[in-house]
Amino acid sequence: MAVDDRYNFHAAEKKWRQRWAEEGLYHVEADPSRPKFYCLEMYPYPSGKLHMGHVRNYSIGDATARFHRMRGYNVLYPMGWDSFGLPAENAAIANQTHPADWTYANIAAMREQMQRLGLSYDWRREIACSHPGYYKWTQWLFLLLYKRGLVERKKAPVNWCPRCATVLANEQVEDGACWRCGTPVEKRELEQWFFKITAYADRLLADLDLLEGWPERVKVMQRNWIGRSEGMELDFPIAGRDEKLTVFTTRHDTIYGATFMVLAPDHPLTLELARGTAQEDAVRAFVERVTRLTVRDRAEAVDAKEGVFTGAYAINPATGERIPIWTANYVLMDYGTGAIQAVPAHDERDFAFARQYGLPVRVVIQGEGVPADGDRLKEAYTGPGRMIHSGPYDGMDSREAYRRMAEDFERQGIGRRTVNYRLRDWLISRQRYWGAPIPIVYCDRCGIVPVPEEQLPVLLPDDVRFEVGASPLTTSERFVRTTCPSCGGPARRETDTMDTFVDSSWYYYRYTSPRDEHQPFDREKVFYWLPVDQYIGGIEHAVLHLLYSRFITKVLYDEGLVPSPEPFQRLLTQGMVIKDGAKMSKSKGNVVSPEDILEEYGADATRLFILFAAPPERDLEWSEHGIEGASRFVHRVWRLVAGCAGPIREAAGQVAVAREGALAARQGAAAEPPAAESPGAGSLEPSKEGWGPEEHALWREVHRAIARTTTDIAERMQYNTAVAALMELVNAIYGYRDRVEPAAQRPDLLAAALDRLLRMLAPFTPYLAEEAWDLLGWRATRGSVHQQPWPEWDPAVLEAGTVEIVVQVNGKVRDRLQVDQGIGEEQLRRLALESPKVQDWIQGKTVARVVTVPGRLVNIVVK
RNA sequence: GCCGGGGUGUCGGAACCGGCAGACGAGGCGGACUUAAAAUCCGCUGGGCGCAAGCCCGUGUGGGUUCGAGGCCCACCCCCGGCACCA
Repeated sequence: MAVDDRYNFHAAEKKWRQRWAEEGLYHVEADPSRPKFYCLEMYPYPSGKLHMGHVRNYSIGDATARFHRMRGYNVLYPMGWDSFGLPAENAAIANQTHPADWTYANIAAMREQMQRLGLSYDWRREIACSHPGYYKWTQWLFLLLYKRGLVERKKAPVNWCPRCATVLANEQVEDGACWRCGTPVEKRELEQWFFKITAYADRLLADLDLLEGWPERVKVMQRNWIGRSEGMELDFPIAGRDEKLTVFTTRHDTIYGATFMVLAPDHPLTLELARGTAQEDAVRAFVERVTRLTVRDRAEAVDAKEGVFTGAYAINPATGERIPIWTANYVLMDYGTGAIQAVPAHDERDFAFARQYGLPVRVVIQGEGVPADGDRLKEAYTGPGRMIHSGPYDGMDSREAYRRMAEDFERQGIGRRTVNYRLRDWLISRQRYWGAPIPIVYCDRCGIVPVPEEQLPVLLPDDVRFEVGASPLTTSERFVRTTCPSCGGPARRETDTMDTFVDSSWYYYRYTSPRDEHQPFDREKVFYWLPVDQYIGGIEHAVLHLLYSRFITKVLYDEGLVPSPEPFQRLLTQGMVIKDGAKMSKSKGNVVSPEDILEEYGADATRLFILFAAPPERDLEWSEHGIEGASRFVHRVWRLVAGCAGPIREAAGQVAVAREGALAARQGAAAEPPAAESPGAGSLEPSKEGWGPEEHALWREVHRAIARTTTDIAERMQYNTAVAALMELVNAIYGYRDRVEPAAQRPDLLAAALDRLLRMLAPFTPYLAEEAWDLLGWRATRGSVHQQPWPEWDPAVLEAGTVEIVVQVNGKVRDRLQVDQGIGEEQLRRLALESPKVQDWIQGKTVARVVTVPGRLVNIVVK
């Protein structure tokens, strides 16, 4: 067996990885004279090891970056680390080390794995959000928002994770549990720092329409999350008091049917209203019971609605009636005003509650089949209809009444039109150590004082104690005690750090000038590189990171610091890597380690399999057989190139010698530039002299593969079909070698075919492509395969020769014809009708119609 | 309940704008090479009927539009994901 027969991926990976680094092959600088392409993957948390999801993410990204580079774009393709966060702190507690030690060791290990994968990052631009050089600017960002009035310290019901011993943003609660550790969260009334993302709710919603390159489902999820709803705030005077109870409703047209009101148990007036009434004890007991529940238990308890009468009454401003005020578990404090008008006839929840507690039901909108008598109503009616029991609006269509009543109520001062959002302000303070300290100082004399920009960064101290449950920064006297930047007197530092999602909401700007010590990013560079052209990451950030980043970008845009109101032009949410139908996880024991796979099959086969096995957006089932297939293909390409290398090099030598001879004869024996084309100068063109059908057919296959691969990647990011096209090309070249006598094979044609093949393989299997390119002698003469232009296809080659035309009779295939591509429609129709097979089918029948589709088919309709 | 995505061979998946259903890969079967095995190279591989040429059926179900439907329209079933007493 020849030495060359198997591609030695271990040796090739080692060699090229080093050479590429030495040559700075992937270094990039802003260059306004060239079109840019910013390709970005969501930077990872440095957990210590890559998992298959990472490998998939970066294989897609690297192929995208490499493809665009070859297409002539100046490509920014950087990598960094989301290196703040709780796991490092937990590891510190467990191992009695510093979070930084654990974090930076993990980064080193993961960087090594990424480099092994052959990812073409410009490593000079690497960032980690836990470096003071980075978090200084995260603190700057906080101050910018502060300056713009977008930071607020307020007391509010917030989510508390008892396990992580910190508060969480709304977006970080999944199904009532902490997104990181799965512990059910509790509601607590705490004073915390918020970013006013709700001030941008409308723009975050409206600008979703600008994002044509985003998957529909991500936009829908954001729309749902923002949850805009138009309605009215209505004021209900409280009987016997000088106060009003304000509710939010989208159905002010049903106000005449409001027969009671409901307050959230944690509404500030709930206990207040009950005080001194016979209901006081019952209300107190109820409120205490409900508010003690975890968020999840409370949500579940709501399936059975429960409530108590507060003992107080309000006046329905439309009817003037006294209606009872209740409190119930189905009304939430953190939506609207925490109070509702209950209209049991026209709201399912109110209906269920009213029936359960025997409260009156009054129909005010009559749809088809809806009884006028509320007692006979079987279920709430939420549709439109004719107004009844509604004073001056009786008889009106409810949609008309909806408009009139809004105007009338505003004029009468009963209420006003308003818009409500589900979106809450972004709670950014965390009672944790391993994050960017919030740059705030508390002074007894001056109150809350932001740390001036010149004093940044507020550094994390080293003398803290890591204990389960405690907020570590409070244990560092040196950190807490400070002087007031405003009056110079003694003051205390804020001991909370920022949510790590603040770090990741702006990191893509930092890559453009990662070492800048004077500003978060260089304006000129940001205006050149941004927005990100292609962003790639998991769907789990559909709301979290992607919403926060859009918000922060809009703030920076308003400040004039960045060129666009949206950060990410196109978004690809890649599917999960699963095994045996389930997400890989330790508990299921179905984890496949990238390390082992890289060792056994190499980077090229791993990348190829992952790109080939499924379209990027869909989940990918890991398959042992599948990666073996990819590995087979890698070796198959290698054998093909190795088998052709001899004749190709020999023929090239003759050509070079001949060219040199001709030049020497013309110019004398002067020093010659190498016979090679300059790097990146283009393609090898075969001489078509004396070509037979085999040669023409192969050449057509080459161009067909280029056309398919190019559109699959550029227009659809369908890497699986692009790879399939390359496999077909390889099969075609093997077929040529198999069918044509070795002596008759055309080395220049084979060289031209391999030239295209290797360049197209370069984004997928970078090591193999470079090794094979080098074996053919082209690296010496033309430079790295990764610096070549992407191949072009010639439509003339594709259109030359014959095509197979399908002939149908009444839509069923009855014959196939080989015809010239340029054949006229009239002639094609004649050939089809003359076909003996077709004749058998149309004999004795009348041809009603003949449909011809050029290049594809003829359909003869007979009766 | 609402919203989004999907249902195609034994499996992963192709079929781009309504034009040959099943590309490519995996698995299976067969052949060549080999003392043999592996590796490699070549071929076959949706179902049914037929000696064969070939014919019929076939993209979750039922209907429709069309010369022609996996892709469009209507009704429904199932799977995955998101949101959910949001007033």
